[in-house]
Amino acid sequence: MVRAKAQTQKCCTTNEKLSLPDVAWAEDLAKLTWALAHPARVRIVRLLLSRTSCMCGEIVEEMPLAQSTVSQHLKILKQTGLVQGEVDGPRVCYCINKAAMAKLKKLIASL
Amino acid sequence: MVRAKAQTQKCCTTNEKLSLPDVAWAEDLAKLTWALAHPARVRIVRLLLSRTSCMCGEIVEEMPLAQSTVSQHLKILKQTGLVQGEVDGPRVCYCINKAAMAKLKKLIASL
DNA sequence: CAAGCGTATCGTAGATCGACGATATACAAT
DNA sequence: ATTGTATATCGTCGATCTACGATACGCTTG
Repeated sequence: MVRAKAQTQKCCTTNEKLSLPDVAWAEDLAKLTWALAHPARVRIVRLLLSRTSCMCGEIVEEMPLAQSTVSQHLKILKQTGLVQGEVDGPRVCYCINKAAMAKLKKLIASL
Repeated sequence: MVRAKAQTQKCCTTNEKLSLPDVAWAEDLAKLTWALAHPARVRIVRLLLSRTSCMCGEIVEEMPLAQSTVSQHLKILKQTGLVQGEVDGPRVCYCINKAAMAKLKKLIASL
């Protein structure tokens, strides 16, 4: 997602430009917003928020997508930290990571 | 971005599932978050927020990207409505669309 | 009109996304 | 041990993203 390939063009030629914290901040926010940048993932997050927790199978039933596709979206949500999943016997129980959600909200609100 | 291809799997088999407003809501939010789903676009938005307005050339100078690439990112931001650009003689002056930003913040806050 | 500047668009190439079916894995129950 | 259920991963395919240079467009100035 982030290439960060070294460019020929100079950057930071003056103090006002591109302070490194800003770059990191931007990457942070971009990562979180990217997690929500697909309707299916937004819907999964909403579903989890409405239930405090949810079996994977229930999510699949709610979505007009194949099980493998839902699993992929869940993987992305886990990678970004917005969602946590814990194994419960043969099933997996997913829930929102409230800290990550709070971080997203904070970053957006401070825009 | 959204394919919405008809699936073989049934949806909305019960009342609780996938109410259409929710789907539209999810697509709305996904579209807005997708606009911010790249660090370069986050930085452009931050830059514009810090200045009330900005010439395109200034943006290009701040970013370690080619002019054409920045122009593409600006096009995406314009498409989603987060940013507006108006021609000012030979230049283009970009600014944040406050209404769209407010909508994004509201949607995220109401998650 | 010509030249120059600022911006947008085109064309292209490589990487990633998003979807699926098929298959592997992990656990529970028989 | 075998079977069945729930979930994750693999492999693949087409579409889209992201980057660039080259070029086209629009406006201003000489």
